[in-house]
Amino acid sequence: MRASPEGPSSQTVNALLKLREFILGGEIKAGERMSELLLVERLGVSRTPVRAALVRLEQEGLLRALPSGGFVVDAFNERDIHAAIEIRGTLEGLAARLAAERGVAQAHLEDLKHCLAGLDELVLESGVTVDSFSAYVELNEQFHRIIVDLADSAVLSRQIARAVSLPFASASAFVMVQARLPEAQTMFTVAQDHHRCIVRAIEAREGQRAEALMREHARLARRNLELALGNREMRGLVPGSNLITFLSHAAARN
Amino acid sequence: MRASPEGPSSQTVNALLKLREFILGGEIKAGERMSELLLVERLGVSRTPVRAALVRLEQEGLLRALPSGGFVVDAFNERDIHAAIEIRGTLEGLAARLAAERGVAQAHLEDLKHCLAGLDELVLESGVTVDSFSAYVELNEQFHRIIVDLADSAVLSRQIARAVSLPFASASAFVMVQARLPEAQTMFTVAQDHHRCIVRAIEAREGQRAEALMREHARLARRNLELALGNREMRGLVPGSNLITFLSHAAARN
DNA sequence: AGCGTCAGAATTGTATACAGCCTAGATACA
DNA sequence: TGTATCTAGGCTGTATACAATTCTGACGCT
Repeated sequence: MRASPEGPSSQTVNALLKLREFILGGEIKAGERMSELLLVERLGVSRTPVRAALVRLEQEGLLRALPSGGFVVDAFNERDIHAAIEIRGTLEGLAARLAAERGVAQAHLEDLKHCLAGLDELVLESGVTVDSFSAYVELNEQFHRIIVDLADSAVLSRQIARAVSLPFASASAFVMVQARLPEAQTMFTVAQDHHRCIVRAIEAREGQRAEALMREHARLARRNLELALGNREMRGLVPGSNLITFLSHAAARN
Repeated sequence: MRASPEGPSSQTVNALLKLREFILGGEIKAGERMSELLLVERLGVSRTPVRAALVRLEQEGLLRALPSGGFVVDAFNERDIHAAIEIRGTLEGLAARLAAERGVAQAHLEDLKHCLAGLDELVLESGVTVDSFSAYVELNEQFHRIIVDLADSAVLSRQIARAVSLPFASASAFVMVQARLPEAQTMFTVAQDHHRCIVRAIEAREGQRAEALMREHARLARRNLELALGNREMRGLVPGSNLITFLSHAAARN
């Protein structure tokens, strides 16, 4: 009873994907309790895979376990997003530093430069348009993935994977916002210069510099967030915005 | 059928504790597969709580999920320990910086200073003896816990909790080793000076300094590790040493 | 001798029944 | 009218039976 003709192979994965979609799509709101029996009805699978998926979503940080049992959808505020961004920048910075200090094989460096060239073409030549948007996201995530891989540490990879599992913490979380800002071209240009300098720093084994650049690079996300908070429409472009209680912008300091 | 008169309230927690003990105690070796039915026999609970415990242990990093299903006990090497220590230092450093930059309430600062005074008494006056050993570990962990709390971020707290869930990554992982080194008194003195300076930096809102100190503080663990690798006996004092494949010391460079 | 294929066994994934706990609602009392 | 207690319903924790897959080993073929 495991495999279906098409679609996810296991019921647990099936439930996990659907539940994540429900939560991120706003069908299940923040603070709401995840009743297992209700989810069984909505998902069409039994309680066992539902429970497995709930545990996984808790570890992702989307759910919070109640002391009395069961789970509720977790809520986040602006400070949580700041923290998540800083955590990502800090850990990716650590990865970049370790890669630089340890030195990386030429072949791996070529992969990174190839990725960089692809981004160059998009950002500098054609510009990031609506069409090339998903291509940018793809390349950007690939770039960050390679950096993490270059650190060559399973322990660190796992930690970073967990850090970016929050929807608004990933490297491309605010790209959608960034593209619609008046400063879009500037932001993309600066981000790409970060990329370029990070590669150079790693190649030159300048660990401290690679780390600092990676941190500053992550803070672009924070700037995008703050620029987005002005427009009410732009908030909807932030991944997982359903889970976020936006404070009034003036009051949200630090 | 939930609560027993004494002992852990749930079978899942029960299984979790016992399994962790088995793995860390070496009753189940690294690389070994965790057969659910076997564990059912050894633990005296049914498969459901066993499975729940296995998933949790995977998230802790002690187990690794096989693509074909099931789990094996994960193995670590010296580089993994280095990475885990750097991750802890980096994240605790972030916590210290955030606390410093944001500023902390006087009451919370008092808790920290109280903890510091307790450590002072142990380290400077009486010295860390076998008797006062567990008291030191207790206070040391309390100190680190307070720093994390001062950052006042649930997202960061969770991330750090995950980072220190690996047995050899916690703040007190190498204290047992440290106490038996010839340089013991020096190490404890330096560590305590780190503590003191970190408190001052946070109080003075010197974020950068607090962060750098916290990182350097974590690196004491690495020095302890390297000092311990000489003696074969001392290796046994490293928590989770069963999971670690010690390379020959000369070959183990970064 | 080596490799591919096929059956059996072991193991995990899934569904479901049962038992105990938490909570909300109602009722009785002050 | 407010509060405390009790009761019923729903919910989660646990156990277990069943289904499907993966792995192991042997057999047969080339």
